[in-house]
Amino acid sequence: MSGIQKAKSEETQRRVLDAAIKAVEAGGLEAVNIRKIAAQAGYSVGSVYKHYADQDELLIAVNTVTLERIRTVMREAVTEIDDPLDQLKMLARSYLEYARNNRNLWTTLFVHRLPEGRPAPEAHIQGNIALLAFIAAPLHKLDPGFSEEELAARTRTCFAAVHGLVEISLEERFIGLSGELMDKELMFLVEQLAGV
Amino acid sequence: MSGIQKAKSEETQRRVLDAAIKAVEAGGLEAVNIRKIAAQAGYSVGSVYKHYADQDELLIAVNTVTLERIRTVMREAVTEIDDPLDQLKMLARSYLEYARNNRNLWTTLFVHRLPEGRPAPEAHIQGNIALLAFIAAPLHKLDPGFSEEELAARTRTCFAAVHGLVEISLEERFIGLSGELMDKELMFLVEQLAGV
DNA sequence: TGTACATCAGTGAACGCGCGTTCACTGATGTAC
DNA sequence: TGTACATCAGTGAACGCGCGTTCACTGATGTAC
Repeated sequence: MSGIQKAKSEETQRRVLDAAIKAVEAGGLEAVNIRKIAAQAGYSVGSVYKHYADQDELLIAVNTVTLERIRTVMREAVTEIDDPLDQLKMLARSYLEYARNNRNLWTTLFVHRLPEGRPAPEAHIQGNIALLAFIAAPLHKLDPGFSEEELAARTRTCFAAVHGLVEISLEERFIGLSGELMDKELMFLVEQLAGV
Repeated sequence: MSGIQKAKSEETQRRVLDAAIKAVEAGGLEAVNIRKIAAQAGYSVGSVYKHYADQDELLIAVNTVTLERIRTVMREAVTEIDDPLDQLKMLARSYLEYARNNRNLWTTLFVHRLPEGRPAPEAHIQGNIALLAFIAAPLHKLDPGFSEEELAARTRTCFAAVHGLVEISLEERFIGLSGELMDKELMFLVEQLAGV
């Protein structure tokens, strides 16, 4: 039976990842510190490197989890909604809500850069595509006349515009918008993007 | 005459700042290295600290220059244009163009974070307000019925949405939009934001 | 079932390095008389 | 105009520290016979 070693190994990997996620949640990318993460997980430094080649690989794992969570949140946002405009509104709201509730995880998703020449992991590329697909579907319903290229471009535009609003709304320097006014602006943006 | 010392000092400060700008232009925030900047400017490390308290202060100076340049570009974009929608379009275009031509400087403006507790410099706050004012003016013309609060919120929304589109368009992971299609999307966004 | 060896998970001290920052020092400029 | 002292710009070796990463080692688990 080779089960015991495998199980131990998997548990360690999971606990290290959990500790890394907690570290990012607590202090963002800059709070990531292999020694602290190892201690938090209950292992020594060397063990981290038995499961992750280096710090970047560990952060990629963290960001992959974040992307999955956002995907889940957005998927749930559109189930049981038929109207495409309502779908877009709920997608935007759920995105803002996730960012607000998970500020550091969300920020790290965009702040963490791989060194030049190192390709983005497949999981991230797929994750991004999946998010865009949620937006593309209602957009296509609203305007079935779009060519594939136009729809892809418009989808990116919608994501980028909402993303920008969410991003700025989380910056201290732009604070001053109450939650209510923020929602009003977000809904205005989505309606305009939907071409209503 | 105390002029010689003063002139020398000012020249040194200017040359150090120029070197820092060049470093950021070349490699972004991560390329900033006091030793290299001092060498590039033609001085020793110690001299840098005679004019800037620390690295953050130097980066603040770099970002202040960047903000001034963006302000200039946007100011020139709207002169000799009367139509408010055209003004908004040109503002968005000039912002995109600046970001594209000065990618690292532009990125550093948003990536550089001061340590907690250190307040943002007055020049940056004023710079941000100035940029928003360029947007607020045509928006107000388009809809004079806005309350002050609504106008401020809408101005931020417009900036944030365009900023988001510009940001995403500069990311490698989202490359694939030709310049022409990008301009089409940007103009669509501005028109919708303007409520046309 | 038992023995001998191989393989694996985990350890943690030590390495190495980059890099921001300091500080005692030098020579030039400014000032007081 | 000259002298003595103060102040300033600039120097660069050295400090200090954080922190990612390595590696020889230990004990547990797995395998072959």
